[in-house]
Amino acid sequence: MTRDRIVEAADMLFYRYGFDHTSFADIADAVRISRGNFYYHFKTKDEILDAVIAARLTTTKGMLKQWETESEHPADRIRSFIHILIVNRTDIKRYGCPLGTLSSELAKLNHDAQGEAKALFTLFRIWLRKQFALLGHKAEADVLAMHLLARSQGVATLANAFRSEKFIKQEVQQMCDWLDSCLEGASSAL
Amino acid sequence: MTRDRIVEAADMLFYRYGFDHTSFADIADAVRISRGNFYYHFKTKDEILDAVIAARLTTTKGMLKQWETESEHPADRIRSFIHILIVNRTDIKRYGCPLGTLSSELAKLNHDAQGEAKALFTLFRIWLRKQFALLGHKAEADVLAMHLLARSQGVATLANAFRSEKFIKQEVQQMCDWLDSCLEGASSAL
DNA sequence: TTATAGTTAGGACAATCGTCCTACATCGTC
DNA sequence: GACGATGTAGGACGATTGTCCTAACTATAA
Repeated sequence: MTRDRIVEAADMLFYRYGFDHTSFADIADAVRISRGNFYYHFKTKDEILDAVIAARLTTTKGMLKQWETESEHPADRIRSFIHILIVNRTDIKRYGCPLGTLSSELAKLNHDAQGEAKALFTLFRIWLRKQFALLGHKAEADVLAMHLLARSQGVATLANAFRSEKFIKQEVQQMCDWLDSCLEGASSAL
Repeated sequence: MTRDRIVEAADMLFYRYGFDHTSFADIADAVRISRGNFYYHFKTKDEILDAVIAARLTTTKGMLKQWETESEHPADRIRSFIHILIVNRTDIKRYGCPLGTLSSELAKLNHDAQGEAKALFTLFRIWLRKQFALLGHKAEADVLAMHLLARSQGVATLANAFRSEKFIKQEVQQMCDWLDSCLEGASSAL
């Protein structure tokens, strides 16, 4: 379906070149479709953004669910989260984190879809919170979730600025060590 | 001088609304100057960006130097760095980190000034590295510097996404605790 | 007063933007 | 073959973009 191809191409372009800087013409070229024909599928550019974020929400939910079925132990699930930095290191080095950079851009544009971008973050937040709670850190689960989320964001930002995969691996190792230290004591995590 | 007023206004607008999304007209309105008159001071928009980054480099150098004269102990200097998150929390909550968001945007635009933005990060990196070396962490000084830099970046990104000052304070506390743990043993920091 | 240099205002310019319209192609169904 | 329905192509549109030109203003020096 053409609509799906538009969303897919827009997703890639928004990530690589930013939402604001990506034009209808750019997407049209990528999908190999007439520029004017867009209007049939999406009335406005914002509608495309909504569709892209909705698609990301769906794939993210699927990914989180898969991590849960793949690993029985919550710590292994959290390690799956940490390791997306490794899996996507090439893109992250070049374009940063898809979530973080979109969220930052929408904040600067004061765009209506800020809330939807935040919902993407919230997906990870709640999922991580659940895993930390299962580890016995019920009281500090949300703090730990936000902490890990922030660290992965920071790693992506700096890896992008310095174009360094080595830094990603280095920090991923530290995050895994930190996670292990969380496993030892129930409340001595911080 | 008009040139300085342009740079000052552009700096603010680039931070709040992004470089790409800020137009000549926007800057002209802010400085209350004719749009066409820009050409006398800056030939291109990129020249303005260069001037803005150069100005940031200067002010950053001054700030780092001041932190060194203010505090004798390297740990206190590093605490000064950590606390910019608190000092600028209102802006960070709304617009993110001036450094990180600019760097991310320029990466997506594949802009020539990426290297200059990176130089801003490097300024902090080298300064932090020096302070950690003074604390006796000579071997891991750079790793520690990058780690702290990344954490502050992550905090800014999430504080912006969730519009939360509480999260900033919470993470700043953790970073200070982490710093204290660095002070105990020489090489047991990680 | 005249001359010169520095600074400014206003608008022209081609290109590009998001949006929107209309004519044409393709299709299964009668 | 005629028929709507669905999807497509191409371009018009007004606005805005970065860039650039030129006439006019200001102020100091001769």
